[in-house]
Amino acid sequence: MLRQTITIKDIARELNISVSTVSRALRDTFDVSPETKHLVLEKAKELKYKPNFNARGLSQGRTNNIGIILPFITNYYFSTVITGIQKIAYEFNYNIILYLTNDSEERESLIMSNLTLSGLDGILISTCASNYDHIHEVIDKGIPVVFFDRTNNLDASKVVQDDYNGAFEATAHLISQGFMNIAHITGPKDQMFTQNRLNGYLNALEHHRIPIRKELIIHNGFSQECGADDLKNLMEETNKPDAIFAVNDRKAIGAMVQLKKLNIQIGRDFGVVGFTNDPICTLITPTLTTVSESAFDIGRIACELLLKHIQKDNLPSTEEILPGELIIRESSIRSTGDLQ
Amino acid sequence: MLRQTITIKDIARELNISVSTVSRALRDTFDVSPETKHLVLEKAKELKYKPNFNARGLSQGRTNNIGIILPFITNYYFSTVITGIQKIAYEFNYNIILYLTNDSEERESLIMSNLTLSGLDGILISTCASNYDHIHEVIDKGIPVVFFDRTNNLDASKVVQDDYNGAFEATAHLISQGFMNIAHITGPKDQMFTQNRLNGYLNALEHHRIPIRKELIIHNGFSQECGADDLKNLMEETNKPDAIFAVNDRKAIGAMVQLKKLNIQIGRDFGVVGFTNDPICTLITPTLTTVSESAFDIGRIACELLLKHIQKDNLPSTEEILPGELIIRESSIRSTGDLQ
DNA sequence: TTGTAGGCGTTATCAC
DNA sequence: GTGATAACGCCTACAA
Repeated sequence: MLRQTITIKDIARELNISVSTVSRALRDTFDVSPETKHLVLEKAKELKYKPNFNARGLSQGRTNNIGIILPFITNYYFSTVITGIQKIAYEFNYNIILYLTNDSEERESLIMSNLTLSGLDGILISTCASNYDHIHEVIDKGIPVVFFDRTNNLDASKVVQDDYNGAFEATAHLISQGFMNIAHITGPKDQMFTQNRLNGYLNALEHHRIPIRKELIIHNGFSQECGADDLKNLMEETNKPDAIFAVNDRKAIGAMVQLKKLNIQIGRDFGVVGFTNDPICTLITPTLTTVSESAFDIGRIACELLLKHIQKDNLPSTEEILPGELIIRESSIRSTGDLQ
Repeated sequence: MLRQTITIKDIARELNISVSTVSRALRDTFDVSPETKHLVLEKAKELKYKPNFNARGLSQGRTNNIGIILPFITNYYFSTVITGIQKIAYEFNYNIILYLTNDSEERESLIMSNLTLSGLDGILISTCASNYDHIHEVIDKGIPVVFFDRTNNLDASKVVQDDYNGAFEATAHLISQGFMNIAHITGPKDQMFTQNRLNGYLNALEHHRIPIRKELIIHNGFSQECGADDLKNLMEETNKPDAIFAVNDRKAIGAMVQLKKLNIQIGRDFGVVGFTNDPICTLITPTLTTVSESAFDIGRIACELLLKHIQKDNLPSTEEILPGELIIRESSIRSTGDLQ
C-alpha cells in the first residue's frame, strides 16, 4: 500500500520543465513541440501517471460523469438500456453514475435536488414523477438532461419508443384475431408512455368501430402481481373480456399465470399481448405476443444525444421516436389453442 | 440557464464571516458557536448551496464514489446485486459508478488500469479474469477492493454464496429422485465459483457411490444458448444422461428448451436443476428446481464491507459465505411427469 | 514553444 | 470561536 500519487509536478521535475508544459503535452494541445510531448508521454507512462479527476474537474468545471436516474434495473428493459448507455459512455470516456428511484417520486426528487453541476456533466432520466419541479430545478442549474422511456411535456430532449403505434398495432392484431372484448391493463394515469399506449389502444378500437368499455381499462402498478390482480378483477365483471393488451410484458405474464389458474386456454380462448419483448416471452408457455422495444438503441441514442448537449451549450431539444415491432407468438393466435 | 454556482464564499460574504467558519459550520465541527452554525445553515438553505464534490475530493483526497465492475447487468442475479449495493451506497452518501466488462478479461484489465484512487474510493468487483495482474495493480495503489460472486484466491475481502453446498444439495436431490446419469453443464474452468459448484457435484456423486463420468461434465459459456448446445451434445453420447445439474438457471433453461424440442418429458424422464433462482424459474413450464442465491444481500453485504475498508485503512480481509437454499419445483420431480 | 502565476471550491493549520 | 492562509492537482491566461 503505497498511496504514492504521481502528479504532473513529478513529471515536470524529472524532466526539468514546467508543469504547464507537461499539462499541455498530456492534453495534446497544438502548441507544444513534438519532442517535449514525446518525452512527457514517455515519462508519464514510466511513472504510471494517472490524472486526478477531482483536480481536473475543479479547474475545468466538468467531471466526465453522467448520471442515470431510473426506477429499477432489475428488468430486461432498463438493464438493457443501461447497457446501451454504458457502451457509448465508455467509448467517450465518460463514467456513469447510477441512481435508483424505486419508482418513488419522493426519492427521485430527493436524489435530483442533491445533484450539482459540480458532480455531473449531464443526466439521463426515466422519470416516475408527475410533478416536475425537481427536474426544472436541475435544468435551471444548467445541467443538460435527456429523457428516455418515461418522459413528460417539458422542453427537453427525449428518446422514446413509439408507444402509440405499438399499442395501436397490438390492439388491431387482437381484433384481427376475432377478439371483441379487449381489456387494457396499464400503469398509473400520469405517465406519458402509459397515456400513449392507452391512446393507441383506444384509437385501434375506434378505428374498428368497437365500442369502448371503460370498465375494461384498469390502471394499477407495473408489476407481474398487479397484472394477476387486474385479470382477477376483470374476470369478476359480468361482461368478461376475451383478450388483454397489457402495458408491458410483466403484467401480461401476471395475467397469463392467473388465466392458467382459471384453466382458460390462452390463445384459443383468450388473447394476450404484452409490450417490451422481454426474452421471457419466448420461454413462457404459450409464448407471448408483444411489441418489441429497442432498449439498447434507446440507451445508445439517449447517451449520444446527451453528450452532444454537454458539448454544445444551447443545442435545441430534439425528440427521437424509435419504432417498435409487433411480434406475433402463440398467446394471441386462436389456432394454436391446444398448446399450453 | 444561469450556471450560477453558490460557494461557501458567497455564504461567508453575505454573513460577513470567514469561509473557514462557514466550512466548519457546514461540516458540523464542534468548535463553532451554535448561533453561527444556525445562521450559516439558514443562509445555505436560502441560497440553495450545494457542496462542490471535486473541490472537497481534491482537498480531502476522496470522492465518495465507488466503482462496480461486473460482466453484465442484463440478468436477474447481477441487477439484483447492484440494487443491494445501491441501497447501502445511497444511505451512506456514496455514488456508484458502473463498469461493464462484457465478460472480457481484456476489457476488465483495461478498465481497471485506468482507475485511480483520485476517482474512486473503492471497488466492488465480480471478475471474469484468470490472470490477476490488473487487480493486484489496483490493490497496490491502495484502493480498497471487495470481491463478490466471482472471486479468486487473492488476499482480499470476498462475499459469495455457498456454491459448494448448493451444488452438493442440488445433485443429491437429483440422486434422491432416482436419476443415475447426472450431467453437469457449467462455465469456464478457471472461475472459482464454477470450480466450487463442480466440486459440490462431484462430491455428491462420490458420497452416493455413483461413478463419475467425465464425458458428462461440459465446460462452455454461461448463456442460455450454451445450455442448449451442451444438452444437444450430451444427447449424442451413446450413454445418455437422464438428468442435468446446470451451473446457472440460464443454462438450465437452454437445456429445457432443447429437451422440449426432443420431446423428452422434463421431470418424469429427465431431471433438471439450475442455480440462482431467477424469477423465470416459476414461469417456465415445468417450473425449474434451483438453488437460490441471496443476490440482494450479497450486494448489500459487499458494499457494507467495502465501506468499512474505506474507513479503516488496514482492516484485515474477511470472507463472507451466504447460504443458498435448494428450491424444489417440477423439473426434478418424477411424479409430475405429465405437466409440461 | 515554454514558463509564471493565479484560480477552481474546499479543507486544514495555524494564529489570534 | 474565528479568521487568514496555504495546500490539493490541474488548467489557462499572460508574459517571455
